[in-house]
Amino acid sequence: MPQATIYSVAIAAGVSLATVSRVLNNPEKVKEDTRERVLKVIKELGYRPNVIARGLASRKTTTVGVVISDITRASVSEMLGGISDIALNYQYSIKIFAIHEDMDVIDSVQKIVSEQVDGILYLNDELSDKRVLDVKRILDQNNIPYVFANVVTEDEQTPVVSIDYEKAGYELTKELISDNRKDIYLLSTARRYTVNEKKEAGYIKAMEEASLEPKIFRTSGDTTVNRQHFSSFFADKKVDAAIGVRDSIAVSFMNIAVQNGREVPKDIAIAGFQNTKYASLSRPMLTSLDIPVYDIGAVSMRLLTKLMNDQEVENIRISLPHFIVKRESTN
Amino acid sequence: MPQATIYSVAIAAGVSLATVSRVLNNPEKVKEDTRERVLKVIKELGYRPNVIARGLASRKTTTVGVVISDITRASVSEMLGGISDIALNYQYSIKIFAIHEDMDVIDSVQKIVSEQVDGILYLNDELSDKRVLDVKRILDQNNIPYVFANVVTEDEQTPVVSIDYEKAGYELTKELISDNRKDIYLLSTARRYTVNEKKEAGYIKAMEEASLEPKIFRTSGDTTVNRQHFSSFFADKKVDAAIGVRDSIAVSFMNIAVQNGREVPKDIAIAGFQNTKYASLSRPMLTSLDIPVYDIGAVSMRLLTKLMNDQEVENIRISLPHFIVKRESTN
DNA sequence: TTATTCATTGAAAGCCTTTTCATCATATGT
DNA sequence: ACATATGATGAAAAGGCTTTCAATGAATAA
Repeated sequence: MPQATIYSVAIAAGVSLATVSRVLNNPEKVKEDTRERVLKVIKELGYRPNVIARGLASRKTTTVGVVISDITRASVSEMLGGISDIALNYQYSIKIFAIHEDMDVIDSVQKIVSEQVDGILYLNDELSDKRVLDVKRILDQNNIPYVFANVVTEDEQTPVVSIDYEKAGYELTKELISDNRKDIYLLSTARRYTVNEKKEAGYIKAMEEASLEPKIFRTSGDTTVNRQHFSSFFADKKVDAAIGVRDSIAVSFMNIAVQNGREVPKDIAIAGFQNTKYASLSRPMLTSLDIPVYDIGAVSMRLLTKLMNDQEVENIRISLPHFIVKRESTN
Repeated sequence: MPQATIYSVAIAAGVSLATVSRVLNNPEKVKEDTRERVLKVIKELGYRPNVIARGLASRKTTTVGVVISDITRASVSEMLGGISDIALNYQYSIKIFAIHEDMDVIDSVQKIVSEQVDGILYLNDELSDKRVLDVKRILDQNNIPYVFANVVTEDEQTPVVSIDYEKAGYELTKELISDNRKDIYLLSTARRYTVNEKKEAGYIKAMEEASLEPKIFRTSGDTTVNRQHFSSFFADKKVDAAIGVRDSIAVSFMNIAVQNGREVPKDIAIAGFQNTKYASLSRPMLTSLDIPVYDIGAVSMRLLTKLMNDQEVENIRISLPHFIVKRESTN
């Protein structure tokens, strides 16, 4: 038995297809008893409108595209959780577009546009400001709403949901300074990300304000290769505090510090960013700057729904609050 | 300027739309010079076929639906990574369907069917055997190919990609037994998952074979609430080894053991499942049974592409190899 | 030379909806 | 009672593509 179509429903209910369509999309426009009759038939036949045909006819797919670089990163999947919950609320489906570094940005965006999504959520903290504007231009041309999530960009016209990473870096550094730490290192990544650059800027600002020398130590983002890197660190450097731009970096640093005979937090205070599960599974447990990743996802999806439905939006640049979760690795 | 359609391309190239369509889908069927002419126009106009219209006409959407319970779990996002890489290779798009516990299984599957995906990947290790058969039945009725990934089911007719969790549990337990441990606990979840039940079965089998008493300690899956739970554990129980059904459980147990004055692995040997990043970020680093989560995703997606294209498949029940990664938490 | 095959192309139907417009019956106002 | 507004419905076009079938001309075979 083939799937029931709107046509077979119409025949079975003795009405035209227009009426069936109205029952589904504008129920108030059809008389109560016919509406009930149609609904009954729909149920009996197990009819479900074909979303593809609907998409073609209405030019709305109730689908949003989510553009992601590395889906396996914890922050990304957490954000997806927020996105997916809100999407469910507003009846949107989500289509994932994983883009790789070697792909042409313009080309990949064009491809997504041709998939006829109603809106696009761009999650990619590795995007340079120039790239953001490229993407923006294409989407504007095609008149398709979008929101950048967890992306840093100066442009005032770009809808973006993020946190103030510079302020976060500043506050976390101040926290350690107020504990009278002097040789505070920032453990950052060799690869330059826009968000990490903001964290660095905040760190540098706090250090300079306190007349301390900023010291940034760059490692691979891959914690498994950091071991030798960090081990040599303790041989020749004076250090009484460290901030990892990610929890995983902070935790691996902490483990090696302890193995090199340092006591945490007595000899070295350590803090991380993101407040992931790593932070509470470390020993001692890690102080970390909480970034509301789930909320970033949820809020950006909500903002996107407004943009897609031409609703009034007071503010297209949303900065979510962050806070420091103090645990055992600092005083 | 509106998006170019196949129609505008046809006019500009002085051919019929059928020819343009052929250039895109069956290039060998059109003469070389017209093909080139059409391709040139396509490029000039920046034409991209509308996938919705194509989907309606061809009844193929080149989209697969991925059904997920909790997207934020590390194993799920890792699997998605594998899925997405293979999907990219074979030019499929991915649509995510997050289903919540309180949703009706039948109803949610019906909904996905109406979205006209070409195939479905079901990732949900919390599915009971009965549910699996429910899902299977509906999809068979609608003649839509599917693969279950990381799901335990006995049914011989169900395409499934997973690992042999019972054997894995057995081997990991044997490993500790061979180190002459006697009081080996299995730290499992209060909620019964099919995959955890398999791990438990393997553990019990190994223990009984060695004439040791199996002891299963159930906790919440949420590691933050396990602290008191585990603390009381050390007050009254004799224990020289423990296996966590997840790395996170093993690591949190280990931290508390150390804080209770036990030395790892001297007093207690500890091992986990999954070999996540938690395992290498703990101190000492955790021995863990590696589950090739990325591969499970990739292989199941590959299997699905074969099923969708009616290709010959030798084996629809694939069991991927696992192995023990020995680290510092065991001898 | 004539008949037959083959390669190339175009016309048009079909995929399943939404949506505009027209139609008809009924209700409202005067 | 008549003109007009209103509500409920249906007919048909539109959305952009694929695919079948037919038509054309050229190439091959007899």
